[in-house]
Amino acid sequence: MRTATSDLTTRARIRDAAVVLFGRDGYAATSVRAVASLADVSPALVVHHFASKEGLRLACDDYVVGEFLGRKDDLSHGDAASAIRRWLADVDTYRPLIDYTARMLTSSGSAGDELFDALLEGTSAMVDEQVASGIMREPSDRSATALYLTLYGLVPLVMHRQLTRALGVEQLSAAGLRRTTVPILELYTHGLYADDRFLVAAHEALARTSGPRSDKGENDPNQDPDPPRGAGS
Amino acid sequence: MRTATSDLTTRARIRDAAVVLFGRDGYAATSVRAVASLADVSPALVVHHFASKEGLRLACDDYVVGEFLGRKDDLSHGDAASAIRRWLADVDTYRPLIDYTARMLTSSGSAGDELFDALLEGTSAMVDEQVASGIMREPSDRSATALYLTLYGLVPLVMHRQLTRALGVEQLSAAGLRRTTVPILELYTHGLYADDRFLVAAHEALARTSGPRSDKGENDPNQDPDPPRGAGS
DNA sequence: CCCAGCACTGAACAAGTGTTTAGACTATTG
DNA sequence: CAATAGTCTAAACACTTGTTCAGTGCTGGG
Repeated sequence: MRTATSDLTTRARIRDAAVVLFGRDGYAATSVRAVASLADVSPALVVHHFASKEGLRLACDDYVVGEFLGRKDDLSHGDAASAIRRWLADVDTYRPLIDYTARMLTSSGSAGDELFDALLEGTSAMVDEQVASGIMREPSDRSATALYLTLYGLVPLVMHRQLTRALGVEQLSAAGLRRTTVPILELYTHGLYADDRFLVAAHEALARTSGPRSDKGENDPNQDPDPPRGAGS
Repeated sequence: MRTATSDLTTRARIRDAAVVLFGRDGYAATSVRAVASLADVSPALVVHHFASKEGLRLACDDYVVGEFLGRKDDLSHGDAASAIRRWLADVDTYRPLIDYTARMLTSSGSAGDELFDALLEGTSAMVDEQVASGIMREPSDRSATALYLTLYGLVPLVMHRQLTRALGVEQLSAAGLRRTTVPILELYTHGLYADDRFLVAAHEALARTSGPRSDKGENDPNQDPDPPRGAGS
């Protein structure tokens, strides 16, 4: 079952196998025996190297976060951009890392939290920078804006399945990028709406009261299955 | 361990317990025994009612999708909006459904796919409608735009943990909504960027070649840990 | 009354779980 | 060479898993 990566330390091979299976099937659904067999190794050796299944998970977390944030020595997290570029450059190779990261970000656990915080910090810095240089308009709430930019940026990782299903092709393929780049940039450049009405209505509704008294539908830009606009209640 | 919902069918009580645990801990990490004990019932009764653990999962899927899309009889999926509003109205009550739905959407499985397709269809209809009525500008690619709107709309469900962690409060609380509504509407109203440069660059890059030859950074609006802009390779 | 049908349970099953133990093999070091 | 250390395995451990089975109690219909 071993892949082309047999020139690695046994320990690394086990870790890589675990990343693949944890990422693909989830932690709970993956047995130590399955990891061992994928790494061409006995189950006992897995625990010999990682003490326990949980230890293996921690090692995987550290490894994946390290890969994502650019291997520590590069102290600035700014390099995460290059990691993502590397990853998206050939999805097939990095899919295990992508899947694993997506799982980290959506499930509870300190590793996912740390990763997200690092990404958020990076996005915040970028917002500050782009606002300062005049590329970006000054948002009314920089940190909230940075937060949503980070979240939206992670959508292709976290909702990868639905995205490629709806697109019909891998979003990260040439065809997928050609299809998605412009629409997203349009949103980020001009917005969606033709006028200010929703924004004005929201401002008014929020000014009128400090409570959650705003579900008259005025600041709800659509009657649609999207929770995001957050106008309910 | 039973909650206030003891006036339900035993079968329904078991299903509800399963939704709670599957949603909170995941399917694989939840044992039939745990479900049984939360429902105050013997493990054997669970399989008596649902044939198997997998059968229980299917029943939960059907139930949650039904709740989300508004209980079938209401054939139009348009009612999903009201379901979400109901859910977000008091998070504490509906958190199990929220968590379960988030898991459905991010993991593989036909139920999540069907749900997503229904939501996407609803969003598409809304886009058409709003464009027709002049509320929304005509996007260059309606279906891609609808797709991303749907995905972004689901972020509060799927990335609930990181969102509320970064916000410091429940996003769905009064304080959370006050914090997030305006920034999001700003994005959807004016966009983020002060000018067209990125959009123009992307158009040029895509026109210049049909291949993925565009990672010069020109159409990459930021140097930041966000994969979405999809400029890599 | 009786009995068929139903909801329900305790106990057990085989299979799979994470983990331990004892030991084999190899290489390095004195 | 002998000893030590490290990598690795087969076998077993105690336990949990999903599921089955035999049987109990109850309820409604003849």
